[in-house]
Amino acid sequence: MTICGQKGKKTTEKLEGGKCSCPESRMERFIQPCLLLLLYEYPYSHGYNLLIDLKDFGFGTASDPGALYRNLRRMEEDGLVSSKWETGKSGPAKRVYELTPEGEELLHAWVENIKRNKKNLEYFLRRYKKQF
Amino acid sequence: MTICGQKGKKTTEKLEGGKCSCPESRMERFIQPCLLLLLYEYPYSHGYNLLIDLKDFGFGTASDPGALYRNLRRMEEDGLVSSKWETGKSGPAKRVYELTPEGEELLHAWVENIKRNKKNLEYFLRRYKKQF
DNA sequence: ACATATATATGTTATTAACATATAGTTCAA
DNA sequence: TTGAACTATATGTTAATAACATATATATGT
Repeated sequence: MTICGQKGKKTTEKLEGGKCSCPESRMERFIQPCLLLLLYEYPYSHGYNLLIDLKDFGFGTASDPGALYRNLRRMEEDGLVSSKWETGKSGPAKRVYELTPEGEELLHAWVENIKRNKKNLEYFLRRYKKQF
Repeated sequence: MTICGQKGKKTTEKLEGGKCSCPESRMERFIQPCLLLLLYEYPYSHGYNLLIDLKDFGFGTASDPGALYRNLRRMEEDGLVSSKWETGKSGPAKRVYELTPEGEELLHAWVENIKRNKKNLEYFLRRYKKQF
């Protein structure tokens, strides 16, 4: 999709404070396997915690709550997770999420795709190193 | 974007011939650094050859000529490559492409991003391995 | 003569991250 | 006491582009 903080600009114009000009792209829909894995590791996590944990996977200090909650909803619609409101606690209402068997299955399938992608990136870097 | 051959379907419905159900996603806009590297390695390549060479990077047997030519046009608009029609040859008219200094510069910038992505995928796989 | 390969290209659609904005309950600092 | 910050959840809108579809033209092979 668009590049972080660079919407509507040419690739070569996308500079800010002398920072790296390359697109801040990541593997498409990488948020989904990350959420699946996080929910495997920590069942009954709630959204805000998942938002924080996503930083471990490179989602950056400005993880987007819109993307997170929309993905969680879609994953629930697809039967990959289930959720319920946590009761009896003080503070803002919390919704906790749990992986389903289908979600666990998809996690394993994602891993195969991630392995392929890793290989492709490694191959790219090998060819690049041959030149520079 | 959408998943290869699975437009308009839920993730969990996206099965075909018992194949892997996971999304065939790749790093966003990965075609660009691949084209930049290919043009560094082989200056004056033409589109159709680049289409074939992209398979090395995981773009699959059905690399999309639409995506290729559109990306080449945008890269030329952005000053990353330049092109001219090859003359004096028989057969369909060929357009050959050449990297510009700006394009080479962006190639190096892309490499940093690709390294970060590789690290994130590796981190994900390490955490996954801890569980399974 | 027709199919396939070699070449280039545009139109359209689906998807979703980025960006924007909103509400609400608590805690903490001034 | 008040306001900011943190903790929580969520929807609306836009930009970008890969996927999908389709097209034209020149050669070669059967």
